[in-house]
Amino acid sequence: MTKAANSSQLSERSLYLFKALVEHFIQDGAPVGSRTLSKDSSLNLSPATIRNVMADLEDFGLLDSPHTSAGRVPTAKGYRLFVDSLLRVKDLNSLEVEKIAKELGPENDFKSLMQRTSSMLSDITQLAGVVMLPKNEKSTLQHMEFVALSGNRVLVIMVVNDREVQNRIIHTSRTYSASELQEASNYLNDIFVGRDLNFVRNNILDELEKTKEQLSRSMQTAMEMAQLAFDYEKSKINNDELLFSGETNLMDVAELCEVEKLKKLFNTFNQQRDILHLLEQSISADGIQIFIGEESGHDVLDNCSVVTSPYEVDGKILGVLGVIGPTRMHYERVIPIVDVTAKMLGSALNQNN
Amino acid sequence: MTKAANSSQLSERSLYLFKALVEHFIQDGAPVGSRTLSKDSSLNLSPATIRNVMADLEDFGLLDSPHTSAGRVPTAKGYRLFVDSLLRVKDLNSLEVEKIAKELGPENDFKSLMQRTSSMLSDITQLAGVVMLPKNEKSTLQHMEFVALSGNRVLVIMVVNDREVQNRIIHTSRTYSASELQEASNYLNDIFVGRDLNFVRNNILDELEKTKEQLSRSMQTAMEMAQLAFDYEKSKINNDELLFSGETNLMDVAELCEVEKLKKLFNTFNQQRDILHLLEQSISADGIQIFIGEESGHDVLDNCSVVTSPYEVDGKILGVLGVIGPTRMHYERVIPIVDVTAKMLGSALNQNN
DNA sequence: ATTTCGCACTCTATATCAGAGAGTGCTGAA
DNA sequence: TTCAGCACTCTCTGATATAGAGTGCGAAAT
Repeated sequence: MTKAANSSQLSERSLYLFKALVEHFIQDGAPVGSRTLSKDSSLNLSPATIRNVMADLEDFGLLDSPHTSAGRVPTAKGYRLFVDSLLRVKDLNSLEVEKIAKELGPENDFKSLMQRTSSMLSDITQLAGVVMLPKNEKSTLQHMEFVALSGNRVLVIMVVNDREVQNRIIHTSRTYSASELQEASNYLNDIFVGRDLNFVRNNILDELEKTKEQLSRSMQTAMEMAQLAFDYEKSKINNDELLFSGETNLMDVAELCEVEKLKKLFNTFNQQRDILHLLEQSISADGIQIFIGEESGHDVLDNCSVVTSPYEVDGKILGVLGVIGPTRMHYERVIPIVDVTAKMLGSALNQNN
Repeated sequence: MTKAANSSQLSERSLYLFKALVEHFIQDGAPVGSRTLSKDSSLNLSPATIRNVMADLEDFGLLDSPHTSAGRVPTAKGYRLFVDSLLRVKDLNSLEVEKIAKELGPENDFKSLMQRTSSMLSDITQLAGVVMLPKNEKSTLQHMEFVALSGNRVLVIMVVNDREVQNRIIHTSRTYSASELQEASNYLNDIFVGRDLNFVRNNILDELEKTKEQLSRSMQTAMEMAQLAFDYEKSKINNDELLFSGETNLMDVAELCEVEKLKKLFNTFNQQRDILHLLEQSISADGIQIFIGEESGHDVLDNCSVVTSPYEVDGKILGVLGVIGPTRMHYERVIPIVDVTAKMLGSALNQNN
């Protein structure tokens, strides 16, 4: 009944006790009782007093008790308060920073680097790691190349965004010689290099019309190729935008240790959709973002928290990475890990430029 | 006490009952008792008689009883007999064949095709699917191409085996112009196209020596590129030779429904090593191969069976695919599915040639 | 006014026990 | 050779009791 408590503002002491309780619960996973808290809270209060405080905290919706005689457990709202206001983030020790740096070291293959980042996240946190690959809305064509394969097949190779290689095989109506293909790619490179892929896609037909009369052999070939290649492109849905790893780490988490729950969770990972949706919310926010339990809006994540951070190159956000674990996770450790990883991934990507 | 039973040869009737028991167990998952078997075995025998037979079968190591009053369960040896001699494989209905065909339809991206095959296997069997990617011991270089990226980076693209595209980024000591790179790739293509990658790797230095004096600018560039590219190649371990899917299907299997077991199993999948080892045993055998429970030699697979088949193009085995599930699986259905899938994958790959 | 003590109360977890049910093995008769 | 009968074993289920942990509240203490 302090003034503070009345006015939706909790007293210093209540907050201190709340913090101690959350930390205790994160450590042990068992509901925390007044006795326990009385012992190691350093302010010397009797269990009875602490019970009063806890009752208040429960009224505020910060705590919950699984049943009458089971001590208290933080609610999602409680975790939110804890994370936003009470938590003091630990600095990573140099050993850990070093480990992260090492894992994000020189790696020439873009996707491998992303995969390693995800693995590293799960490894170091002992939770599940996830990395969202960059969305390439604006894919700039840098180079096109045609290689004749056996049969009437042609391999189309496209270098995009100064980094990425896309390749596909198209089936053509007749056989093309290497020199024809060479000419064709030269022609296409001349007009389309530096343009956005969408632009290319949309303008192939126009270009075809425009050059119809004065159509040299090579141009004709080029257009045929390009059309086939981009038709194919359209049908290809990029359904692999998330890289998960360490899912099995979650099997050690007591809260999730029912096969049914785990199955649902893993299926959610596989489908990608929901998690993708979640991570996309983080792409606009700057810096660490934390989704706690039910906040995420996805039932499967009820007992989970997701800690994310966008990673960027040259101030431009490319994607998001993060960690998925139980609400009861060591935020003070996980947060800086995700933070540092995002930054280091950014600079690793930058170095490759 | 038939003659047959004495001489390690079981009587017709015993085998019939054994088969019925296994089928019953596969259906229900519960140990099968004499009473149950007496009812639906169509040869009209009393439970007592059946108990005698079952005792014999147990002596032969084909059956086991979890405890005194729990009916019988097939042992690994029992399953082996069942699968090898007793099982009558069902033909797939046309609907299923159609579904498989559809999933393995035209797909230009090699890896996507493999991934889809794996997904399809798990989908149709409701077990875990796995596809081993072809080992490319003999990778024939078909085309090389260098593309200048920003900075001192060069993108190396190699087309191998008339199908596969490898690409990597190398960091060079200076900037190269597009025409230099063009010349270099022309030169390298001239001497190395059609050769095995290992041959190329091993002969680059020789070639470098040989041409040292009369070294034109383009040759020099070419050699530098090639060396860098292949140095990188060496360091790159292909650690992604298996494509799993439908792992979560195994979470419904009663026998594996302990989190600890599942975790071990999933970790085994992730590490790939053990499963790879298993599948490699199947690469030399022709046709369907079945590993039952402990036979596999890997503890984690104790309650699992693995049904595999190599897939081939032009009579040449490229890799192996299969299904992982509980020993108690519907072999009569799974076997033809794996079989047909392997064959259809083979012809799908063939069509792409 | 706040803190604390004492105490009755609630709920869970664990162990124990009994009885039902399923299935076996064995014996002796058909 | 088959089978009915029977005693026996083992698991599963539900009921019951008990210990333990923790609460809430009223009254006493500070």
